[in-house]
Amino acid sequence: MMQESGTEATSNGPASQNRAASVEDGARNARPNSATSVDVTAADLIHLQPQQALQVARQILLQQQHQQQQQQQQQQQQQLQLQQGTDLKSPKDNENQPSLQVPVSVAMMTPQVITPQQMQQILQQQVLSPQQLQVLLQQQQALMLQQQLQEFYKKQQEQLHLQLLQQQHAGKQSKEQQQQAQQLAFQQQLMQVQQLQQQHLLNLQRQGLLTIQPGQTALPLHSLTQGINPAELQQLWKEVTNLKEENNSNGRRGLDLSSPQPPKKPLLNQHASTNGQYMSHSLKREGSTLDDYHHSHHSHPLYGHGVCKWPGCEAVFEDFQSFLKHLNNEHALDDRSTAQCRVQMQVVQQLELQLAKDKERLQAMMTHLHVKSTEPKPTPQPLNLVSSVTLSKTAPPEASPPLSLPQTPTTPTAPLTPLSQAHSVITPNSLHHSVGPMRRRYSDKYNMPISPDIVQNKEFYMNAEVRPPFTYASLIRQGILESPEKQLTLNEIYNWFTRMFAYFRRNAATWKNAVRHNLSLHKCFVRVENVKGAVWTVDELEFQKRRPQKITGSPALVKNIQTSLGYGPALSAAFQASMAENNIPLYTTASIGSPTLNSLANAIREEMIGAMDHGNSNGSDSSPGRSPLPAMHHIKEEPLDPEDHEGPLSLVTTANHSPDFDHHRDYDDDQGHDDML
DNA sequence: TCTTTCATAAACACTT
DNA sequence: AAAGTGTTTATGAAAG
Repeated sequence: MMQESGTEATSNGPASQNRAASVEDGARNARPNSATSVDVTAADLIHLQPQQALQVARQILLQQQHQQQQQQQQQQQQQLQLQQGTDLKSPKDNENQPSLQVPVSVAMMTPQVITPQQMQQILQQQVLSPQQLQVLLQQQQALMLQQQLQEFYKKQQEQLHLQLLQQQHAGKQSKEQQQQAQQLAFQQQLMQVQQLQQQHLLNLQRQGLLTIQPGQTALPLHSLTQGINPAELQQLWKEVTNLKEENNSNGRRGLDLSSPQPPKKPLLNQHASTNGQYMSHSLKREGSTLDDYHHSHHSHPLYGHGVCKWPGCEAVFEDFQSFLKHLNNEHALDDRSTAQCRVQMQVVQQLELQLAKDKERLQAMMTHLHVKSTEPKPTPQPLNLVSSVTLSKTAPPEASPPLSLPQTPTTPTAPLTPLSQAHSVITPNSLHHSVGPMRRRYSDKYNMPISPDIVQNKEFYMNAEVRPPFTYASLIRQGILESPEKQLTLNEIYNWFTRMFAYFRRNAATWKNAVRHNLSLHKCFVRVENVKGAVWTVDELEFQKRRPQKITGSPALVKNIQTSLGYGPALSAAFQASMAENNIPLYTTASIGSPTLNSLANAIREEMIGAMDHGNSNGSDSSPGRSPLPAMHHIKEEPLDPEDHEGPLSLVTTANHSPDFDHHRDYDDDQGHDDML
């Protein structure tokens, strides 16, 4: 029935463009994050001299570092380096970030530790060279350590006072006893501090998972970080530093080591401890030094089975001590280590972001459903793999077989979720085979422009030749709604299709015909004469009319989902699994994003949706057919005009987009995609 | 089984 | 005249 051969020829033009455009979400991701920033604009940053910032920070630190002579030495050296070298990194990243603050200024004002934000900014802008960063980090750490210690002491004193008072009250203890008590308390506190430091160290070390060869720090980093924004980095920093700040501010008695959050807290001391150089003498005295700690605990993250786990190291050690020595000698604070840490931070950040996005999406979906839908039906069914984990409770999806994603050979990671996004309710039916024609319609009653995070799915479809599970009508609508003016010319619609879906980069004649057919056939698409020709708009009323399916579902279902599901465990589990799976892919395919993750997330969504569908069977109109997909939600993002901008760009990017690209290229390509996946 | 919805193909008209 | 744009008809599949 379908002769594709002919079509391909005709279709060429558009396809190519798309592919170029296809990728890239990285850029977008960056934008959003910028939120953290504060007042200063990128321009301001640019004006500032990186060195200034460093110096300021350094000075502050120095003032407080009297006690740490060893550190000073290092710092001095570093300082020299900094001063001499003008940094390498230009603030190019600023472009993406709307507003930034200048850390320097802040730092100057407050003679204290640089705030997390400031640090973040610095990181973000990459104004500083790795060396500079190192210095900064060191300084900060030292500072924080000091602060912590001071706080400790204060606390301790306070406690002692209290004790004394109490004792006096009792009137039985002698001064000596009191002193002893004090000493004890002090010691305890010290130990706590040490432990904290250890934790910090551990965390830090843990972060250095990626291996980077000394000489190539810059490149690798770059590659790794492609998909990561500075903003993300900032966040990471923030998180790390925040903890610490909390400790400081709270001054809670002793930074309790007990708290199970080791990773986040103190970054600072980690270095110190690891390197051993920073350790304050006082601490050491105690006897319980890091080493001891390690010995007793054996839990050094960088040491396992007698092997140094530092990225790329793998040195073997008979005992922990030698390992520590090695750690301090070989993995001391230097450019490489710093770079590795940075990379790891970015990686972590990226993962966290991903998780956050999906959580957000889920939240939005649930919220949306909750509001709109009303009867969800809880049908408990087995979900797919993911589901089992995640949704288990609630959602009863439709169950498809074990989720597996798509079994499609071609697309390993099939997104199951295409629909997810749509805030509009999704109506997915089953999605099991993504590829096939499944038609699911979403009931979008509301035409909201899609949800935000569809991005992920978007990426998936942009790169995988998987047919989106939405109908042409839905897709067209989506494309139109995504445009700034909510109207597109036919050609723009074509471009949108090719840009957003790898699948439509082939057989152009076929799907273009379908698009035209749909535009003409459905009343919801209104043709408007325009200056440059005619544009197509969407008549939402009509659109909704056609598919009345709303989720009639049971609110209950939704509710259940919300509550029980709450994505907590489920998501995390899924993510973990996915992460484990993709390790590599994740990093390697920056542009693509992590399919697995997406797929997982998608799967989850799907399930939810599926469940709903089932539950609401009534609502949706699912119809038969095979459709390309129902809603397009996912696409949304910023794409707007295919032609004009493509926001994203991919590496390949197309920048081009002349209106005509159709002519030139086509997409034939299968190949391109194959590669990706 | 009938109906609906959608995909696909294709003919045809009109415009650029 | 060719290509693009729109419209319309036909056919088949899937699903309710």
